[in-house]
Amino acid sequence: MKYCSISEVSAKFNIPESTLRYYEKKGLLPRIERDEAGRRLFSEVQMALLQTVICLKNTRMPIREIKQYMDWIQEGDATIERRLEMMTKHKQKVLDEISLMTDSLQGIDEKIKRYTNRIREERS
Amino acid sequence: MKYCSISEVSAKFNIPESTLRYYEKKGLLPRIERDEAGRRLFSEVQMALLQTVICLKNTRMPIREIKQYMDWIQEGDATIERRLEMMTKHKQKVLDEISLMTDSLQGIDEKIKRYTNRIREERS
DNA sequence: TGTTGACTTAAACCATGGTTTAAGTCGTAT
DNA sequence: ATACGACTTAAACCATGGTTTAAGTCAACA
Repeated sequence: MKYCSISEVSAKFNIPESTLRYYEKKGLLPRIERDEAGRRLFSEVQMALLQTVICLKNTRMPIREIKQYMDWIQEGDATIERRLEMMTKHKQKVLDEISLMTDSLQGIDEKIKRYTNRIREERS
Repeated sequence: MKYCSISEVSAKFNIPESTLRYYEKKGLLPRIERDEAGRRLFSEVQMALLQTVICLKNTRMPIREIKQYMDWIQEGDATIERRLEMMTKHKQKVLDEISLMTDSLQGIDEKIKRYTNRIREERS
């Protein structure tokens, strides 16, 4: 089993060390193992969990909610239904968010076209 | 020309009055006209500008940048190229953001499938 | 005339999500 | 031996984007 130091994890996932420590403190990552000197050792499992945290953050799930989800993972199979419900609802929120952004992009595209035309006309 | 009070605009755009005042103070809306009693009167033009602010906010443009854009609109035609450049760059950021969310949705979908299967098996 | 209700302001307050700082502990290369 | 670099902690600090509060003004209705 390979372990990574915080600097390696930071480089690998492109996340500041301070943020990794902050995530652990906030409970987004289960208690990370330590070496004899107290330094964090990230196992493969913990890096997989970090990948999940990143996925949820990319879709803008708030930290409190991510913590709840990670807590449920630690609790084991008894929480699977709650996790399914959370992910299903979250997925819908993300789809709604993507729709809103996609719709709003049309307003931006209009401006781009308008400005492009105005500049073209001006040059003629 | 029809004017709207702040409460009407708040209802129409579903934005708290406090937020509308905050936007004006931050310079996202040009100085709103007032009646004799000092109350805000939103003209059609200002509501169109507000719609633009909302569009940019929906796509997560930061307030400072929206302010810059609105300032350029007030400055007139001399700023059209800068506005075009800003909108073009912003559009790309929004597309990148949508891609990231869309990709991350796959991780969420996997979890949903896994949990769904586990629950189905458990019931059998 | 006086009391609502809708508005005004400046300033204080709040939540979120980190980042930075200060002080200290190791392990190792010189 | 010591000095350096990588790490540790708790606590302070910061930016962003509002929201809330307190104190006051005004119009209209009873």
